[in-house]
Amino acid sequence: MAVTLKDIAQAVGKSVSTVSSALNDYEDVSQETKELVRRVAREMGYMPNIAAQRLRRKRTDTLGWILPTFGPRFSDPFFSELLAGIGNESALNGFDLLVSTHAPGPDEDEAYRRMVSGRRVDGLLVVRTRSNDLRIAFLAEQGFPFVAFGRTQQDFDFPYVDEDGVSGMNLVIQHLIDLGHRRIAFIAAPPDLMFATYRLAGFRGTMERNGLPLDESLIVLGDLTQHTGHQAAGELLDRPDRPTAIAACNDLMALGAMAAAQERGLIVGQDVAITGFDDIPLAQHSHPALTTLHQPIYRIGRMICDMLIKCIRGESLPERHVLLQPSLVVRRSSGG
Amino acid sequence: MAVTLKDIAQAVGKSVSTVSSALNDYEDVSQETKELVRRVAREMGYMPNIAAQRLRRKRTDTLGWILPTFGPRFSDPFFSELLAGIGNESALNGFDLLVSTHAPGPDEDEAYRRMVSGRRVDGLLVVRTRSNDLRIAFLAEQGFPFVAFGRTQQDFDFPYVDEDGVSGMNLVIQHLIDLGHRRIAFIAAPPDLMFATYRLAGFRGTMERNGLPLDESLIVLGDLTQHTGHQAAGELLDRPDRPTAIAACNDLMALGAMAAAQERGLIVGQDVAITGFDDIPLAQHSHPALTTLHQPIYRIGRMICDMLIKCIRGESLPERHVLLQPSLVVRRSSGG
DNA sequence: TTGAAAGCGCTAACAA
DNA sequence: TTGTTAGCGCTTTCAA
Repeated sequence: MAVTLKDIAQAVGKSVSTVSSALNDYEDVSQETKELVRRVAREMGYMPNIAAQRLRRKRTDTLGWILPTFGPRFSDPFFSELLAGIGNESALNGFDLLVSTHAPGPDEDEAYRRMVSGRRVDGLLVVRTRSNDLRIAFLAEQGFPFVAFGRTQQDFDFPYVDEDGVSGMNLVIQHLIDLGHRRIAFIAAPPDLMFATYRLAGFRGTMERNGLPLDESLIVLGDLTQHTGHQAAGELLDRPDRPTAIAACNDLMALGAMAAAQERGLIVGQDVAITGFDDIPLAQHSHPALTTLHQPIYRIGRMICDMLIKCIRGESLPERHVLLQPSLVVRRSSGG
Repeated sequence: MAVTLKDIAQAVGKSVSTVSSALNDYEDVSQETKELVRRVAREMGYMPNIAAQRLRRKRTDTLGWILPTFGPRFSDPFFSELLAGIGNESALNGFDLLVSTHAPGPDEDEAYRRMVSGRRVDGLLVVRTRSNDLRIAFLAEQGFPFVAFGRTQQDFDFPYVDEDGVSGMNLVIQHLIDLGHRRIAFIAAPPDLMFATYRLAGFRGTMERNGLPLDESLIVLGDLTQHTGHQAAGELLDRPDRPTAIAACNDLMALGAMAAAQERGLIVGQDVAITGFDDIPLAQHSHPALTTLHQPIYRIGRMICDMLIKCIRGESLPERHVLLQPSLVVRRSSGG
């Protein structure tokens, strides 16, 4: 059916290995032969059988990414933007991208094992790191190439890119304090997620540094969706001693919180300040536009992908640990 | 390094072919041997080398999906939900999912050619169909298995799932008319996209059936992002003879349109009605909540994936063409 | 019920 | 500069 090296060899009257060498642009083939082979290959519509290449070369030229999905209505603009970055960068380097979806949980490592032991991919991308991350422990133990978006609290070394959630949250909380807010609520995220921990720490630290009392009941837990942001803000705003500002751990929850405030007749940015984190495209086009911390999501996707490819190729990384500083984007929702 | 069939064969004192047959649960191996082989395989941590399997079996057990991404800030909640459906369904059937990103355009078919000719995948998923869709023409011509989300205007047959955009848009426009609206604007999407054409046709048809004049200047083109929804609605609302209702071709643009109205001090659902299409999770948590047409996005992902796997396996499809009826979800943004 | 042998399409060491 | 040979790990006749 499909054209193979053998067919080309026959057509040009050379051996299979010569054809292979010519196509791989090896030194020890005459320029003439190379050109002839390449021309004929193109004419015949040759495409290498990648299964055969993989078997022989013992590499797949494929990257793996296991997306942590939470239930069927998983719909996070953050991830689609990250995917765009990862997809483009891997394509640029001739790598395929194998994506698999899996809810976080105990049988999650099954998915990782499958990727690693089946030699389906040459390396893995890990996102949403957790303080004690079994996926990372597994990969490190196996000596399998991977790059993480996020740090952990395990005490071994691995390559990662992360944003500085502490200083990011510091910027936005300080911004609120400078605007005169004293009672600031925080919509937190599951504490096993590292970035949630950092952002919460940033909140606590900034409050403390400014000598502001920390009312623990003003820290409410969400799950990163607009739904829980909506709920959490509703509860906060229905209290008699309601906060004057609400900082959410991410944009999606902040957007939900804005809706909750508006349903109660409050003017966001005036009666109550609301802030997010991530700067997804929607943040700019909500009403009022959302004050948040900008993360170069697309660029992060490209970075972790690029680092992983370098690891796989055995090249050394210029920076094994990258910590990005999020920048504060002040819009109307904070009243600033 | 890794455990192979040969290692197991050695360990149990049988031949490689017997071990292979045992592991594949063939008839002609004794029960004893099967159990022995399986136990030892598990103990040794055997995982088949899929490159070798693929080379031999001449199939990849992999599905491909080329995501149409538009620029770096590609961030569409619709796609992440679709991905969740596709990912889960393919995993359930033992298929891997190869994802690649590519902007729509002339060199897009390169990406399709790569997937097909390199035999990287057994079948492809095509989304965002266009009226004259070269990707579909190519795949059909190659006789390569694929399932589309959306129809085309080409006159050959292929399996697809689609939503009935005409009747969907009909529902929501009729809803607006029933509320008393006469000057209804429409934020359209690029007309080469089939779904955009259907939705626009639904708008035109409903207006006409109700004997309402169609002011062509009230039809503005967007690109499906909240950004252009924002812009388009801004222009519409700044006109002296501004519309009393704006129907957007999708939710993201509707969300942008709502922000534009609110920036102008208008109360959405009262001073101006705004509607969307898709019912992404954000639609429910915007303020006011968005009147829109519900599509079972996750389920659509599972359906097209399931259909594709059936095609690959040579099973016949119970329904080769599925047309889903979107349901109207009336929320506050339409004032209904 | 089992095993020997062939070969999927490719690469790479080595010989010519 | 080119060709011969071997073999990656697996499946699948076919013969024993």
